[in-house]
Amino acid sequence: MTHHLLNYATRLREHGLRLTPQREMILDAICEGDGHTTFDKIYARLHAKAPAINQATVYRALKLFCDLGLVVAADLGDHKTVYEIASVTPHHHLVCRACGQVEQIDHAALASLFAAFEREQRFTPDVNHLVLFGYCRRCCPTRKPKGDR
Amino acid sequence: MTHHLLNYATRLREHGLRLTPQREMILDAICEGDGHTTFDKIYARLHAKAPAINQATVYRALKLFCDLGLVVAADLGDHKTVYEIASVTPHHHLVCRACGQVEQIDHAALASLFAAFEREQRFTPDVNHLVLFGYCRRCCPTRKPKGDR
DNA sequence: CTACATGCAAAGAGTTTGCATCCGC
DNA sequence: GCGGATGCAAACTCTTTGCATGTAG
Repeated sequence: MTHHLLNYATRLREHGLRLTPQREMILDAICEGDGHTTFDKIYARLHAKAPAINQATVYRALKLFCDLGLVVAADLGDHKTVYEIASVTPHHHLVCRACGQVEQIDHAALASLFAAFEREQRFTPDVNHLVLFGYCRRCCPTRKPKGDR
Repeated sequence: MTHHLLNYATRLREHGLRLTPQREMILDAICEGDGHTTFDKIYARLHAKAPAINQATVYRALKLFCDLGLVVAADLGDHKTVYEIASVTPHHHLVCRACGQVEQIDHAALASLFAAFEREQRFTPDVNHLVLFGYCRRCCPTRKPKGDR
């Protein structure tokens, strides 16, 4: 989940844009932790290193990176948007409504479902970043793990 | 997609709450149209009938109804939350990222996938209101289903 | 040196809250 | 009549924007 500055500098310059120290730090901050990061975490990390950095700069950079496809944003609902470096391995997120924890799942787990949607609903789901809400193994409230279903 | 006022009055009173004219009208407004409604539409409908009604009242009522399980809220991303009367027939939404149109799909279409998630990921997805983003048949950008309408 | 980027502050949207008044039960 | 509900306005959060200054290329 590492970014390569040289690539990013190139990608930016292709569009007449620049790789500034702030943008470098923003990319770093997105990479820290488990790979998907909220605005607040990003800003907090940045602010710890460079107190002068401004929220507007971070918002502008994130939007820019998303537009260029360098970063992927996923809306986890309830005003929680997570950002991560665009990866070559598509995956999706399972968000627990109880504890808020986010698990990642590989796209392969959904591939057959997606194929069925395209056949039957004529709808092409996002391959890049799907979000499923529900309850994780620890929080599952209604269902007893027993012999259910 | 009709609500039954008597039932709602009962459900509210069970919790020491009241069915006011405003709440009745809010339930009516949720039902109008295709069944899933945004805050703005709800408020506009109410305001047309009863100009004195206040946004805060609507927000409070919607939150209350959701907490009681009378209404279901689905976050369609980008600050668009839709509300609908909690139904006995669970279904989900396909949201087109291009044209914004929302299609409903029956829960049965996802049942086997959900079962697989529970088996393999030990994760229980929301049965009530899932949102899948993607591209509908008219907007599908990457794929050319050549015989397509 | 020029155009893009930043910091700052103010403006905007969307939503929540405190409080006096009102009204369902 | 009591306790919950409403309307109003202010507060609050999150995000965007205008503008002068700074700086990457």
